[in-house]
Parts: sequence; C-alpha cells; structure tokens
Amino acid sequence: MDAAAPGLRERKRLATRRAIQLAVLELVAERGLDGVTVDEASRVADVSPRTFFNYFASKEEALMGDPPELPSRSAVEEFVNAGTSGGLLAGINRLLIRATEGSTNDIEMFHRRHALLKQYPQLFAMRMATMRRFEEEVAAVVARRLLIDDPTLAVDVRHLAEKSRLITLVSFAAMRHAWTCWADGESPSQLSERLTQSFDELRNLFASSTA
Amino acid sequence: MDAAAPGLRERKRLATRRAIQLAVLELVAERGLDGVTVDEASRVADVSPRTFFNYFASKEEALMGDPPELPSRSAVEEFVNAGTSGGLLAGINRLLIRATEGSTNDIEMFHRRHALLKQYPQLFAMRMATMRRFEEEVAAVVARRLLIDDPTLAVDVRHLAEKSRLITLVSFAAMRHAWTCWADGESPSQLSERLTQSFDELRNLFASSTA
DNA sequence: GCGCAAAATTGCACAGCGTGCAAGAATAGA
DNA sequence: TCTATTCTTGCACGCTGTGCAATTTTGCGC
Repeated sequence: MDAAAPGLRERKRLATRRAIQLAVLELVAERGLDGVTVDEASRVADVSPRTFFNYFASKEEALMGDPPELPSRSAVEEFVNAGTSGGLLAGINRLLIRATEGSTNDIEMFHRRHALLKQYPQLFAMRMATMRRFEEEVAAVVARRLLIDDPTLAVDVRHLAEKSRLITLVSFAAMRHAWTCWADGESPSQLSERLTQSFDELRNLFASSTA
Repeated sequence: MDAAAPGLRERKRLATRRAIQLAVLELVAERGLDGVTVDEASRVADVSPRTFFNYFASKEEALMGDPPELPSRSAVEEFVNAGTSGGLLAGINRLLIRATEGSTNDIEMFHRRHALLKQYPQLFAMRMATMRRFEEEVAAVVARRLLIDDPTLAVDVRHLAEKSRLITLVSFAAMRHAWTCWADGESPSQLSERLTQSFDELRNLFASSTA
C-alpha cells in the first residue's frame, strides 16, 4: 500500500501538498517573497491557514522542494564496490546525477525554484541547510568506498572521516558550480551534463600546474 | 573621525551592539535558541525591544558575527600580482587566513558562535548565506589573478568567470573542511594552521591517483 | 450500505516576531 | 548655550507559527 495503491487518503494528501506548493510558487513569482502571506497562499490553495502549517512550517519550506536523498541502494553499492578501476570523482559524479534525477521529475517547479534560490539569499540558506544532511550521507558512503579501495585506512578512523569529508565537500563545490553555470547560461544542456562538465574541469584544474 | 576619535556617540553605539550580542549569546547558551525571546535579551542588554531591532533584524542575526570581508587592499593586490611563481591555491589559502584573522579578534565570542553554528542548522544556514557574498568577492579577485597569469583567458570572459568560480568554490570547500575538523578535534591548533592543512590535503588528493 | 476507528482539516487562542511612526532624550558642533 | 542630528523608546499593527479541541473525511471490516 505504498507505490502500488497509494490510497485515496495518500493521494489527497499529496494533492494538497502540491496545491500549496504551486500556490506559493505562483504568488511569490508574482509579488515577491515578502509580498505574499500564508493566508493568501492558503486561500489560493483552497485550504485553511492552519492546514498550511500542517504541511509546511513556513512559506519558505513550501517553496523549497523535498530535501535531496541518496539514490537507490543498488546505485550506492555499485559506487562503493567499484574498485580502484573507476575514478573516485567520476563515481561521485554519477551518484550525484542519480540523486538529482529524483528531484527533476517536475521540470516546471524545478526551474521556478531555481530562480527563487538565486533571487533570495534566505532561500538559498535554507537549501544549504538541507544539503548539510545530504553531505553527511554522501561522506559516509565515500568513506565506505575509500575503505574498500584501501583497507589500511581503517587504522586511523579520524583521518578516514576527514578525508572522505574533504572529498565530499569538494564534490559538492563542483555540484554548486555546475548548478550556477547551468542557471547563468541559457541552459541549453541538461543539468546532468553540466555536472559532468564541472567535474571534468575540477580534474583539469589540478592536472595542470595551475594549482 | 573614524578610528582616531570614534566619538562618544560611536562608542556608545558599539557598546550597545556588543551588549545585545553578549546578552543573546549568554541566554541562548543557557536556554537554547527557542527558549529566548527578544524581549528577554533586551532586558538583559538593558535596551528596549525596539532598540534591539534597530541593531539586528532578529535574534539569529545578533548571534551571528559580522559578515566576512576581504582582507586589506594591499593583501589582495599582493595575491593578484603574485605571478605564477606562488601556487594559486596557496595564495587563496593566505587570503582566507587573513580574512578570518579579522573576525577572530574576540576569541570568546568566536568559540560560542561556533558551538551554536554546529548546534543549530538554522544558524549555519544563515552563515552560508552571508558567505555567498564573500564567495563572489573572492571569485572576482581570483578572476583578476587568473587574467594576469594568463592574459589569453580574456578572449572567453564566461569561461574565465566559470573557472574562477570553480576555484573559489573548491577553496571554500577546503575552508569548511578546515572549520569542521578544527571544531571536531579538541582544537589543539590554530584555525589558520588547520586551514593550511586542509589545503595541503586538497592538493594531495589530486596529486595521488585517488581521484 | 453501516458504523467505527484512524487520520486529516479547521477554527480559535495566544505568544512571539518585525516594522513604521512619531515623540522624547542624548550628542555633536558652533 | 543653542540647534541640528542622531539615537532611543513606546505604541500600534499585521504576520508567523503552534497547541488544542471540535469537526469532517477516509479506510475497512462487517
């Protein structure tokens, strides 16, 4: 009773959730973040203001999509056990692409949100906050991979944690880079392609004597 | 009439500002972020609630220090004109150290703030938001440096901007890494030393075949 | 269909937040 | 001392976010 038969209750819940999100996105795009009250958005979404807060703690949370999540278990295991053959960064690259694929199912909302993230630092801040949890998850996976690639790392757990964290943070830097480049340009390409491009540039950066 | 003779008015202003910050830090450390109201903090700081909001837009802003700024003009110029002799990342490393030095003058508040940033994602988020402006400033400086190191980059302004942005984001990733490592450990070393250490690890990461 | 348990929606009350405004107090400078 | 400037304060007001309890809707076995 989850994906097979969501049930009327669950379907209505998702519909309400979506209605609220659309209402807020619509109004904010129209009048700006501070020009919209929860009451107005609730009227448009056709729910009571109280119900609004049952779904989201704030306008801002409604604007933001769901927090990013790790891709499927199999994709994670594939990355962890890839061995030293596949490049580490290339593996993280694939991992992040699969992770973003999940949230790109609604391209319309995706673009609107992105515009708002650029416009309102406050929203960007919230996004980064949700990213932090995701970072920890990725770092844990990277640590597992590092340990398999080089079991001797187990002798210094702290060093392993710090190393995987650094790799993760750098990877997320590349992701942010891809994101902004993709947004700044007239977005002729897919975000996933841009992500790979940024990872490539990252490697080039250190391959040359630039650094 | 700036640094030489701040004047009574300016001195009182700074005193009030500081009193508010100390009051909020004290109370939040005691009762948690949500256990403190602006009214209480105002009473402790001995100002009216209205005056509180004349200084800070929120509790959170009072908790956060001033936003980071680029170091002195001379330090920036030194970096920009270092030539290809000094490593680029090493230069950014120095730049960021000098930038953080400015905000570390009050070690007591610095530590308290840091503890709160770890504890409350909301505060961390705000911090990242203020960082974004700083990132842009650094990226602009990095672009100048790149252009001097390799004038041919001028033919493709977009590529130059993207490259400098990637370098900046990666550098900030190293900074965040240093910051968390410094906080996780029993902080036996200076933050600046840890920063250099993270930058070193970053280079090692790509020097080896790990990537 | 019927009816009951679970869950969702809603209204209400309430404390806190943040800002505009204008009056009053303190300061700078002549 | 006098005046212009700046800072502080109180007041009013609308918005935010949450607890609570009443009401409505849905799920499900009968």
